[in-house]
Amino acid sequence: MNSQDLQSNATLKDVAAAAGVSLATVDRVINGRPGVSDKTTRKVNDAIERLNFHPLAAAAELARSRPCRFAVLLPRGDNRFMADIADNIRAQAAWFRARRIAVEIIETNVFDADTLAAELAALTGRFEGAAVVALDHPRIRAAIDDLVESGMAVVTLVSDVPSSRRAHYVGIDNIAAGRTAGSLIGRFLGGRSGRVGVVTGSAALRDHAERLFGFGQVIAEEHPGLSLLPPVEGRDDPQQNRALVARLLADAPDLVALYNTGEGAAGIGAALADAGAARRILCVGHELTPDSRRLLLDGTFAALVVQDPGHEARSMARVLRALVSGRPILPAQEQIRVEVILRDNLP
Amino acid sequence: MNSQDLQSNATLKDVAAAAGVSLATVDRVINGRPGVSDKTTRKVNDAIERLNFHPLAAAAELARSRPCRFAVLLPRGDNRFMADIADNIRAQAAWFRARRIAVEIIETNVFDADTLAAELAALTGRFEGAAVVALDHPRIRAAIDDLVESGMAVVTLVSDVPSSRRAHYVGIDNIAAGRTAGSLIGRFLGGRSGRVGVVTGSAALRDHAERLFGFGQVIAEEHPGLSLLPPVEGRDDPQQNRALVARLLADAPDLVALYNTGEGAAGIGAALADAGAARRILCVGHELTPDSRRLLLDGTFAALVVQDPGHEARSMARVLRALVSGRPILPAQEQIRVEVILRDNLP
DNA sequence: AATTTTTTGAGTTGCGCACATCAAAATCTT
DNA sequence: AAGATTTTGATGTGCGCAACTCAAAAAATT
Repeated sequence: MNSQDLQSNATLKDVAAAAGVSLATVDRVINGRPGVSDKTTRKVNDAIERLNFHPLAAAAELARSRPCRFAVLLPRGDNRFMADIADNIRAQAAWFRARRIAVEIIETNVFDADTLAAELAALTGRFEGAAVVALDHPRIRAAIDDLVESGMAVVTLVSDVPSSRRAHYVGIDNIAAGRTAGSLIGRFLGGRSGRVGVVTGSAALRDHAERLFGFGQVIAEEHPGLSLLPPVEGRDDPQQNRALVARLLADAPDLVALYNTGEGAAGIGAALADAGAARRILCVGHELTPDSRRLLLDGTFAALVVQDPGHEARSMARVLRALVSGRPILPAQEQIRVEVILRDNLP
Repeated sequence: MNSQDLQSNATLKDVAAAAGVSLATVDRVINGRPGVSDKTTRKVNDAIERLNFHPLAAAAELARSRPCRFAVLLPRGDNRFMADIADNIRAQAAWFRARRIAVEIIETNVFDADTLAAELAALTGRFEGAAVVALDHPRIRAAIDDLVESGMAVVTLVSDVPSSRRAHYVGIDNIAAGRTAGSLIGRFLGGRSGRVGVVTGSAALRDHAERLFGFGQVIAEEHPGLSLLPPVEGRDDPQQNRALVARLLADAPDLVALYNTGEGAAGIGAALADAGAARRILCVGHELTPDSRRLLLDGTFAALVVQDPGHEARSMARVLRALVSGRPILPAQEQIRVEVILRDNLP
């Protein structure tokens, strides 16, 4: 029937009184400060349990009030998804300000390891936490480890560097995302056979590479009638994608589907329209942008596999804050899901 | 390059000094208390703007500290999805306690309008807010309106009562969910034609009815080769579903797909297995439960259209709290998404 | 028994705001 | 000009905890 009416609302003072000790001693026990005998510690913990004491979040926060300066390193350029993340961060400005969190968005050339490593090194001392969209590269790994060593809370964003000592990864499982795209294409084709073209941003990006891997897995395992053409790299640029897809269409007459691991959907849509092949070639891509939304609505793309940039922006802030103030993270809340968007469940 | 380094950290006192007025006056302006001339109000607002002042959330919360007793009315019974919501609420117990939020979960017979209306009426005075999984029925609407009238913050959960004066609906767009299921079935069938069976919990539930509506829309509009059999009602009970599906399979030899608008997937799986028709008949259902997860993994179900009960539990709490303390709601964060789960992106 | 070390008490201060109250000043009425 | 009214100031209290200091008491050591 009920759930937790035992709403005690006991305060530290009550605990001190119940344990027969002073406030200072309770404080020592709770915050793990030294100089309390085992016996007294037990007495205090008993009282805490008995009174069902839990520190009031607002009061603790007010009293502690550590500085929270966070840096967010995003790729420079006209990547729409990254711009969405930045926008979502800015949209939370009020939330940040009310908690005295200062977020600085730093745009940089993420693709160049030296530049990124230097940018990371420059954060030391200026920030308590950092979120990085990072290349998976030994130099970057080292730079991240240095930051962690210096006491900074570091999380990776969107694309992970699993071998580093980053405290957390805010993003989706990209292998699962690739697999999902593969299953959608395979099942939407309903057993038809033919060739599948793959357009990717860059094989050097871990997230793209992982998607490709997952995609290939599913096609090979579950849809033997389909064969993958070698991936073409368009650097997420619509112009390049357009040219690449035009060539694909010309070279492979039995092309039945296209998978785009990254951005630049507009280029693909344009090439298909040019060839009069839109809606005949099944297309699946990633991320919701104005372009991909349009192409989903007009039927050029059958589905999009996406991650929620708003959720990622919020999750990043929550995780960094928890790390800085030494509080627990709720894993369920911070898991970013691989979402499938059809025309019908477009948010 | 940057974003908001203008981290002012100005306090109320600073604003008072800058505006050349007293703390009391600033307080009157900020909290909309009466008795301040237009001229002074302007001076204060100017100072606030100039100093980029924003009240510190923790301090405001600590000082305000209103009681927050919330009731959550869930259907009694062995509905797994509702149990998930309850579990997610309990899992947040620590979060609630730290904010002095007392949540009482009340299980009741949601299907009986009189019982539910009485239960709702009984909340008056005992709670500051309530979340209700409600039947869309005139008596319920009236009961909700009475609660709102009495000053309680009321939100609907999972199934909406749009005509009522509830402040917010925490749940998905069920028409979109039904459409999504329809599109998945239509596209996965890849142009094949035949009959589609529909198993529903109860036509009296608004969420089920809306899903059915959306589903029918898409099939009729976009997949003319498919025709819907009349929906059968199994009350979300696996046993009943098993019997109903067994009969469907016997009666309609050209059955190509099954859509389950509610729970009881296990019964459908069992009937299909009995008939040796699993994986031959395309199945799509809703909500992720241990049963549906198993059936998704073994291929009996091709996809699930779900809503995240954890997100809903958290959203409910955030929304009610914001309503009670008169703070703004972030719509983007509170929108519950219609998610598609395949075997590959199972969380 | 004298000394050192460990443990505990008592208290203060500050965090930034909400919400009072009462009196003083300014403005408006008649 | 006297009174009524509106506007502002001054001041305080409380919210619950963190993080200190300094001294006193208890326990362990020599």
